[in-house]
Order: sequence, then structure tokens, then C-alpha cells
Amino acid sequence: MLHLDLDAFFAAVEQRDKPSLRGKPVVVGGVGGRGVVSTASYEARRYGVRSAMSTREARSRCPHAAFLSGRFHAYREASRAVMGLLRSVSPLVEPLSLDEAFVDLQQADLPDLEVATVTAFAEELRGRVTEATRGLTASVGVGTSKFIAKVASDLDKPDGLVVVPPGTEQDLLRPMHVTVLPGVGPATAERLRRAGIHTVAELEQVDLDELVRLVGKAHGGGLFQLARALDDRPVVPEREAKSVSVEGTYDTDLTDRKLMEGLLTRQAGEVAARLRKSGLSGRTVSIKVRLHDFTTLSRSSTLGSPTDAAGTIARLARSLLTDLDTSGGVRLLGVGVSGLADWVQEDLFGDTAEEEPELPEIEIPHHSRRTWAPGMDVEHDELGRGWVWGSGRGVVTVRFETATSPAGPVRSYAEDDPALRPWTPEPAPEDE
DNA sequence: TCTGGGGTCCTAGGACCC
DNA sequence: TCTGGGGTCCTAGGACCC
Repeated sequence: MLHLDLDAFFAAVEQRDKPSLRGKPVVVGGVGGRGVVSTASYEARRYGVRSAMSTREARSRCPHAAFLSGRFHAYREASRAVMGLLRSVSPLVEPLSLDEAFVDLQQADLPDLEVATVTAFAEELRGRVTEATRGLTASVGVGTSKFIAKVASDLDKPDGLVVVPPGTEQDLLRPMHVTVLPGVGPATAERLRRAGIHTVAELEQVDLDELVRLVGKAHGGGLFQLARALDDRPVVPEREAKSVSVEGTYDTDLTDRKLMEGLLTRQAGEVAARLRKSGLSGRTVSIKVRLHDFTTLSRSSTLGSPTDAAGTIARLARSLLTDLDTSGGVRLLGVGVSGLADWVQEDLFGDTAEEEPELPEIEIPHHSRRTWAPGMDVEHDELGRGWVWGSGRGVVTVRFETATSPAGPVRSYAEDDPALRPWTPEPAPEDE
């Protein structure tokens, strides 16, 4: 089994496409008051900036970093190139996210699976990934299972390769902390710690009954196996989506119920649009509400038949909000649909569904999407392609450079200057 | 103005059914 | 005369992953 992980993926794509950021700290993530870091470049990690850290803290640790809000079209494009390359090597490829995948090497065209053979193959593959992505690097791990491959890819980051020879798995794992096991996060680690279990070696000494008592049935059984390096999970190339959701955290807490209803309505519309785009519909509509104190509530309701209609989802979402006490303020709202079916209910009455959201556009004071997000691609009538360095007080600052034409000028414009437009790539061919 | 967004899976209780 | 035993569906919450 091979596991491939692109190094500091989002930040690396930014450095590739913005030559002035190469070798410099780059932080990609939410740039608002309540944003968190998605990816920090290795230069930023030297200052202690980490994924999932609040952007506020990242700014205080590394004020001179470039803070960018992310360009998912570019990440998707790079990801497609990598996944395509992997699929050319083995039909059994399981993407875990845009930047990670498992590859079943038994289905690849290799003369054998000896360590030397696999090592040479993986090295070549890493090189081809760098070519296919015009310069991104990948860390790769190879082992006798998904679990071991994944642990291995982490051992020599960035730009590394580790092949774990068969038979050496337990020697590798035993000294490691229990959090290397997939499924052991902070809560489980704390339970185990209270039972005096810190390392995989210690976990291995715990019998199954005790483990089930500590962490529950399903989880306990899994950990018992993983602690012994037993993992026969297959590579699953395609999996069906089980839910579709949209959520948002707002820079200031919401208190106005009408505004909340307006936001839920808008989110319902986005969920419906995504359902339709994938030819899906679902029976269960859920909302998620995070209060000012971070307590998180959810409410759901199941319909008799699946829907992808914005109006239906919106009405249900708003009605689910009514029994919640939001008087202390709401920091997050979300709408989701689950219980998905890949078909839509026949319209027995022959009506064409009307899909106008029944609430008028609502003026949303603090939460409107920034038109000029830092890092976004723009195009100027005279100066061509560039990216937004910063914006505010009615002014946008643009650095004119691309991956292939670095060292352009930096200019500032009025936010409503008609010569300046967001740049979006040609829409990708429909294939998903 | 600590704490994103998109997901998956599990648990536990109650309803309901045979 | 006490209170079966599954199974499935639904809801709410929580842990975890990238």
C-alpha cells in the first residue's frame, strides 16, 4: 500500500503561483476575525504556525507572513493532476482529500513488491508528481497496510519517502504515542492517558474487554487491531456522498432572528444547488447552530420523500430554528441534507418546481463576502494577471505576477475600478 | 471578540413493528 | 399479571479526519 501526501499543499500552490512568496512564510485560511489556518508553509511553521490554529494567533506569531484566503480552483486543478497520475499507475486509488491518497500497489504494474522495487517505483512517482504539478513536492509512505503507509508518509516530511519493510511494523509503532492510531484524537487520548496508556506498546498490553470498556465497542475493537499493526482495510476508489452541507461562522454574533432566517435561506439555496449539480436529493434536513459560548446544537427533520428544492429545504431549516433559544447570540449557522438518494421524486402533478427563495435579498451588515479577498486572482485591462495583496478602506492593492511572469509591479486601485476584475479560470470539464 | 468548513462514523434513547 | 426480544428508523450529540 502506498500513501501520498502533498507537502503544505495549499501554501505550496500559492508559492508556486506567486513567485514573490517563495521562501517566505505563507498562511492559507480564514482571514476574517474568526478564521483559522488551513495550511502554513514550512517557513511559517518555523514560527509555530499550525493548521487549525486561529488566524489571530498565527498573525501574532508570524506578523510578516502573507495571509491568503485560498483559491480552491487552483487546488482542485493540482489535485486532479495528481489523482490522474496515480490512477494511471493503479486502478485502485482512494483520495482522502485534495492532497492525499492511498494507492494499492498490488494492482500496479510492478514486477514484484520487494522493498528495493517499491522504493525505486515510489521515488519515480514522487518525481512525476512534481512534474505533473509544476513543482509541488509529495511525501510518500509504503507499507503492508493503509495504516502503516500513512504512518510512514509522515516520518520524513517534507519531500520524503519511507518504505516500511514487512515484518518491522510493530517495532516501528510500539514506541509511538497512541495518537498515531487513526481515530485516536484528543478525547480518546485523554481517556487512555487516565488509564495509564500512552504508547502503542502500552496499548498492546490492554486486553479487548478492557479496551471496549474504555472507549466503546466499535472503537475498542479497531484499536485492539491497530495496536498490533493489524489492518486489512481495502482501498475504496469511489464512495457515495452521504450528506451535503453549508455552514458559516460570522465575524460578530447574530442576534436578529430575521437575519438568521435570511442566512439559512441563502445556505439552503447553496445546498440545493450542489445537490442538483450532483444529481442528488435527500430526505433529512438539518440545521446547525453554534451559540456565542460555542455550545453547538443541531435539529433535523425527515421528509417522506427526498428533495432538492431550495424552497423546501429553506422552509424546513427556518422552522427548525424556531424552537432554539438564540438570545445569547449565534456565531455559526449551517444547513445540511442527508439521507441522500441519487434520484429525484417524480413530479406526479407535472408542475415545474418554482425555486424562488421567498425571502428578499437581505442586507447583511458584517458578513458579506469580501469581493477582494487576499490572494485571489485578478485581471487588469492594461497590466494583465495579478493577485490581491490586500484591500480595505475602498482600496485594493494588486501584485502583478504569475507563476511564469514574476516581478511585475504593485499597484493600488479603487475597489470599484472597472479596469480590475476577479479572474477565474476556464470552467473545468464536467466529470464529477 | 480564542476556537473554519466539509465531511464520516458511532452512541444512545425512544418510537414502532413483528 | 408485571414489564420478551429483536430489528429498523429517527433524533441529538460527540469524536474524529483533512
